[in-house]
Amino acid sequence: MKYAEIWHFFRIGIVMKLTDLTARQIRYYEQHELIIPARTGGNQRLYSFNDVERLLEIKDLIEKGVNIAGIKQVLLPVDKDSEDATILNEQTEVKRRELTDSQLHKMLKQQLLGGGKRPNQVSLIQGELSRFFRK
DNA sequence: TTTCTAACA
DNA sequence: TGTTAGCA
Repeated sequence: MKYAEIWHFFRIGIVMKLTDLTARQIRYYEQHELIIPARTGGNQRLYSFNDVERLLEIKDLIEKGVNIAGIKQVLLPVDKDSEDATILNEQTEVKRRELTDSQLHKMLKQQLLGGGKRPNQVSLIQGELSRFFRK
């Protein structure tokens, strides 16, 4: 992430609803370095939108019968030094915005409706995200 | 209340 | 992968 940007993060509970994956699966993929979520000081995982999108790609590949080794060859390796993999400290805290269920819901609703000001990363997610509004 | 790690009737 | 125990 850059300078004064505000970054949104999700706890594993929200990511489970977003992806329809179990916590076990989400952590398992992390063990195999398919994703590397950030961590809070309390060791809790914090997932970015990018992580969620990657999980949806992983899920899609798993459903197609691809194993972990295969997925590693398809998806671009993650940099362990990227911001997402950085353990957030007190200083980066100001830029972190952990979303609650309702906040996320409102935010996604805006994106799915008005087209939004940032038509970037939600491409793959959009179809899958409709699920979030049924639950 | 939720998430985390480790381990398996 | 599911599920549970015992912590933080």
